[in-house]
Amino acid sequence: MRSNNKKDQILQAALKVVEENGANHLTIEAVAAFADFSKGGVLYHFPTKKALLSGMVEHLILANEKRMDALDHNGHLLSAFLHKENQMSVAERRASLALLAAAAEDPELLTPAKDYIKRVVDEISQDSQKPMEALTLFLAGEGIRFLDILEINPMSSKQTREVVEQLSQRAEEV
Amino acid sequence: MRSNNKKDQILQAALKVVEENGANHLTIEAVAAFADFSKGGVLYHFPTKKALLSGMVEHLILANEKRMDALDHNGHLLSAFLHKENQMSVAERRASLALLAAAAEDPELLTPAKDYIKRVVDEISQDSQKPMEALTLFLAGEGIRFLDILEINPMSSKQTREVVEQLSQRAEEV
DNA sequence: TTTACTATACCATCCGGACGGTACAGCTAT
DNA sequence: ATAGCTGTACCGTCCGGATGGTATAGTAAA
Repeated sequence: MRSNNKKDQILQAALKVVEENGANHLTIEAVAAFADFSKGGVLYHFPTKKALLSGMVEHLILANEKRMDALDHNGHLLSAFLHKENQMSVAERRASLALLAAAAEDPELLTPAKDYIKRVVDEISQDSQKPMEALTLFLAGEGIRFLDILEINPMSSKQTREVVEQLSQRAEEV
Repeated sequence: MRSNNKKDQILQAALKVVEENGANHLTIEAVAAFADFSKGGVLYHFPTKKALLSGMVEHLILANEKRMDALDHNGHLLSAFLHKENQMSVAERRASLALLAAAAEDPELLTPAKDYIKRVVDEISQDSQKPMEALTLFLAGEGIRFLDILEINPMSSKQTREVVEQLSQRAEEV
């Protein structure tokens, strides 16, 4: 659909704004400027700021699911989950900034993300013979993701990739 | 110092505002209301909003260091780090919201936090015979912390405590 | 006298959102 | 065929309220 195309364009712009200005300074005007839209145009697609943030969160979840499905590790979820982290470009990983932006505006906007994570964690646990070990690896992956979001990851990107790779390998054995 | 007392009172109030209204809606006026100060009074101690946020981040770091020192696990840092997580009250754990608030306003405000984390990670790595294992446990702990900050932790608080306890025990063997 | 405030007033800016208008594509009844 | 209507996808402008920050006068304690 064409409309999806335009919406994506707006969501991309919103991410860029958050990236460059901080979640606090995500404004509809700034998004419009980045997306080459007028303010009214953005509001046509997302009638409120919260709707925009919801869209960002949903987009993030969908992108995650899609990527997971694409490299289904013969039904081994955790392995896929961790592997995906290393397959993503820097830009794609930055998409998680949507979580920060949404949380800053209204924590309730993260409800879909919470549900998604709960689903993933449940599946990972049931999928494994060593649920605790699997959970630990999952949490470590999330730790890296959040450190990256906040730009306080003390590891170099090379080092980070190596750690994730290790986690991913260990995931195949649980 | 008396001034530290008052400053703490303001910082506490700031945290509460973030907790109740979301990081985006942290305003000097709201902080003043919570702290039972006038707006001018808050601005007397923290001349700008950024100064306030810097104060929050610094306060978080200092509280962390203090707590770590208090339960020095015979020089075993990682163990202390994870153990501390379970010793903190819910209110104390919420202090990490300062990270969210600061990141939302301006990611650069997190520079001291980044330095602190880097220091911790370095020490943990050098402290251990299995640096990768230690790093994994550390990252898992951070994963939980961030999931809690964003209120998207799918585990119950009891379950969370159990997981952290396990991490903590494993930490003693690395 | 200095420190640590309170209270009030004010300003400039930003921002969300409403609104009126425009352009255009696709019906559809005559 | 064409006039008239409708829905979609915007643009540009405007308004009211929130907010960060300044200024100033006054107070109370140490």
